[in-house]
Order: sequence, then structure tokens, then C-alpha cells
Amino acid sequence: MTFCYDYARPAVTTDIAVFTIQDQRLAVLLIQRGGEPFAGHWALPGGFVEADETLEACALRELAEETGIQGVWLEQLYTFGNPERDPRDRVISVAYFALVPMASLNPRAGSDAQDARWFFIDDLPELAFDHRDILDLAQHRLRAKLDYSTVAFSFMNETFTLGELQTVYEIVRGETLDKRNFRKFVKSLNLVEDAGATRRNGTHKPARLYRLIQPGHLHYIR
Amino acid sequence: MTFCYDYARPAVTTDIAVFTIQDQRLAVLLIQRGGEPFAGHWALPGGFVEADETLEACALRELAEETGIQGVWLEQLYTFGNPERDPRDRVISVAYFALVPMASLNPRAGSDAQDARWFFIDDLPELAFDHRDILDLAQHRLRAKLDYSTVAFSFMNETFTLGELQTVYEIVRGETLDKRNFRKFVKSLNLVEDAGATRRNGTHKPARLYRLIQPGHLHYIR
DNA sequence: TCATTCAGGTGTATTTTTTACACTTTTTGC
DNA sequence: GCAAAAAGTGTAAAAAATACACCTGAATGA
Repeated sequence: MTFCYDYARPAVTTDIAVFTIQDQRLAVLLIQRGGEPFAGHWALPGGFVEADETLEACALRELAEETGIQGVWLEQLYTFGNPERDPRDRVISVAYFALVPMASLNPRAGSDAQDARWFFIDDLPELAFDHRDILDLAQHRLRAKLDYSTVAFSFMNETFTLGELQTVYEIVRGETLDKRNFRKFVKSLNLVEDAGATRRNGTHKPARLYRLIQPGHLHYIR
Repeated sequence: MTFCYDYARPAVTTDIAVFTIQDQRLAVLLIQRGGEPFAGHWALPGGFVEADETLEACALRELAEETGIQGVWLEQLYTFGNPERDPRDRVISVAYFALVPMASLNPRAGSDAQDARWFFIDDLPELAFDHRDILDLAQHRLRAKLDYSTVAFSFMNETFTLGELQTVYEIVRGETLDKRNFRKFVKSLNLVEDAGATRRNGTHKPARLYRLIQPGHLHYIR
């Protein structure tokens, strides 16, 4: 079956940059492409928008199909429409980004991709298409959003220590923070509560565990 | 001539929300639609992306064709892709927004539109498609950007008084500001210089004129 | 068992930034 | 020449951000 139109139409895809924290470093989920173009190259998960789905539904579906990751929070990042960005055809891509808790999800390769795995953001392979540009913009946006929202909490597991949360801020911002000032900041948000338990992490004092009062809510601060 | 593909493809358009300040109010440029759907309704200028142009080039071209406005600074706002947003066909729209100097541009209707004119943002007619949603988001973004960038300067003519600039901030933010604090803020940016002239505006002391040191540059502050 | 190690946990003083606030100046119109 | 109206100017108080040092509790191994 073919679909015919009076004017040329671009293909429309979504691509998704999923971030997490692994081994104290920022990591992103990539798939290895099975088919042309860029066969064998690593790329962001994503694919073509179907006739009756929203853009966000497309991103969620492709993410699930290609990596097994489900039910994440997505934010639209930017739409990339350079006519040369796909060598074969005119393809416009609506890019999304997502944050998932530290190491909570084990990606598995889906039907459309040979492989799916996490890469450290500062140690990336060569990427297909303009996906490097998309990732750079996503990382930039993530950093900016840290300052005026509670995105960073999306990296946390259900319960977490303030030390872990501080580490996330330090990794994304690329600088160390003062412990006392950071804890003052977190407590002033009034968004976390004592989970009533502690966690032993090594040969030292156990840390108090906290949880979000409204899990899944993104708040704007400042 | 027809164009045929193996899978259904959405049509892709750009829509542009152009803001200005008129009579101490925020205004937006709309066109009156000539053809179906929504014939006779007012809508944002915009149109279909052609095979070999970037999204931004499409927005600039449509803006020029439909309203005669040229060479404005554009920022990508959001991509609207709800399958139901156009009653006839699947249309994905990449929305842009722009700010032009106060009353500097007299829109003229282009070939594709019956009419083009400015509307006050708080006195809009019923709009075609989901253009009201696009405008709401654009206004929200404009307000947010005022806090961390120098977008507001895009509303100014080549030379302007600090009173005019303050009025722009007050209109977009919807609140009055302290004159001395505002002037301190503007001078601390180090982005404007004395234009060496004054302007008489009414039956009172003439105001000193300023100009941007780097016209056309958008700065991020804070 | 006791000394060492290591991240967890806590408060205050200083600096910087933001806010609040009132009067004089210069022009026009009557 | 006087009334009207926006232009222009500085300082003090409040709030926010920053800098900074020591004790705690558990594990380890001498």
C-alpha cells in the first residue's frame, strides 16, 4: 500500500535522550542501529510517528520497543529539521529528553535495534545523524533546568539520601557544592520527607533516607 | 504531480507568533484565513514546510509572504502534534515566536491571507486550529524569558528611553516596577549606551535616549 | 576493645543582592 | 510665572547566598 500527496512531505520521527547516573557519572541510553543508514552506528532511540498517535506517545512507544524502558517522564526538547540531517530522505525529528533513576532500568535490545546500552556522556561513540547535536542540547537543557526546577529528583530512587541527591547536582553541574548549604536548600523546598529509615553504605555512619512527598511531580523553583 | 510513500506521512507546517507593543499593550500579529478549514477565522501566520528549506527558513518565508514582515529574530517555541489539531489531515506544526519593535512594522496582507493585523493579546478573536494554545504558550515563554535574558530589548527601536523599556517590562510582567531599581538593573547589564540625544514626549522633561551596544544580540543574564 | 577511618550530620557570621522609598529637574501649556 | 507631568537620582533595610569547622556513628583491623 502506498500513500500519495499533492506535495512532497517530510517523514517525521521522534528521538529520545534518556539520562541516568551511573558510577557517579552522567550516562545516556543509546541503541545500535541494525539497518541503513548508519548501520552499526550508535544512535538515540526513536522512530517514525504513526498516523494516529501524538508525538509524545510515539516517543514512549519507540522507547519501549527499542529499549524496554516504560513509563518515564518526557519533556519535548527541540525539533530538528535541517534538510540534510538524513542522507536518504527529508526527515524532521522532534527530540525529547527523559531522566530515569540511577541504574534502575536495565535496557534490553528491542526488535528494531541490535543492542541497547548506557554510555557515559563524556565518553560517547560516534553517533548517527545529528544525534550528537541533540545530545549536546539535551545536556545543556538539563543543566539549565537544574537551576529552576526539581528535575534532579527524577534521577532518584523511591528513597534516597541527601548525599546521593547532592552527588547528582554535582555531577550535572560539574562542580562541588557545600554540604550544609545544599541540605539547607533541599529542606527549604519542603518537597522531601524523612522515610524513617537509614542506609549503610560503607564503613561509616549510616545515612538517613528521604522520599518525595509528591512523587512524579516536577516543581518550578525560584 | 503527486508524491507517494510506503507509509502515511503527516504534513508539517510552521506557525509564528509575532509580538509587539502597541498603545501600552502587548499585541500579536494575526492573519485572516482565506480558505478552508476555518475560512474567515483569524490565525497565526504560517504554512507548509517545503522540501529543501529549514524549519526556520520556512517560518521566515511564510511570515514575509503573509504579512510582509522580514528579517525578524525567531525562536523555536514548541512542536504541536496532536492528531486532531487539523480536522482534515494530520498536520504537525513547529511553532516559533518573534518580537518586533513597537509599531515599527505595518503588516500588509499577503497572497495567502485575506488580511493581516495586530490584535491585543487580551482581546483576541476566536482563533483557527489550536492557535490559541500556541499563543498561550508563547506568552508564557516570553514572560519567563524576560527573567533570564534580554528579549525585552527586541521590542525596542534603535534608540529608546529607559522609561519606554521599563514600560515593556511592566506590560509583559503585568506589574509596575520601581523606577530607580529598574534603572539600576538596566545599567548593571552594561548593554546600553547613551545615544547622546534626548526626546521630547509631552509636556514634561525630555528623556535621554539610549541604544544597544551590540544590536541584535540576545544575552542571558543571572 | 580501642583507635582509626569515613561519610553523615549540624549552625552561625559575613557578604552580596534585592527591595523599599522621596524629592529635585526640566520642559510645555495656560 | 505657575501648574502639570515624566525624567532623573542615592541610601538604608531586609533578604538571600555564601563561607566555614567540628562532632557523630558505624565498621575495620591492630
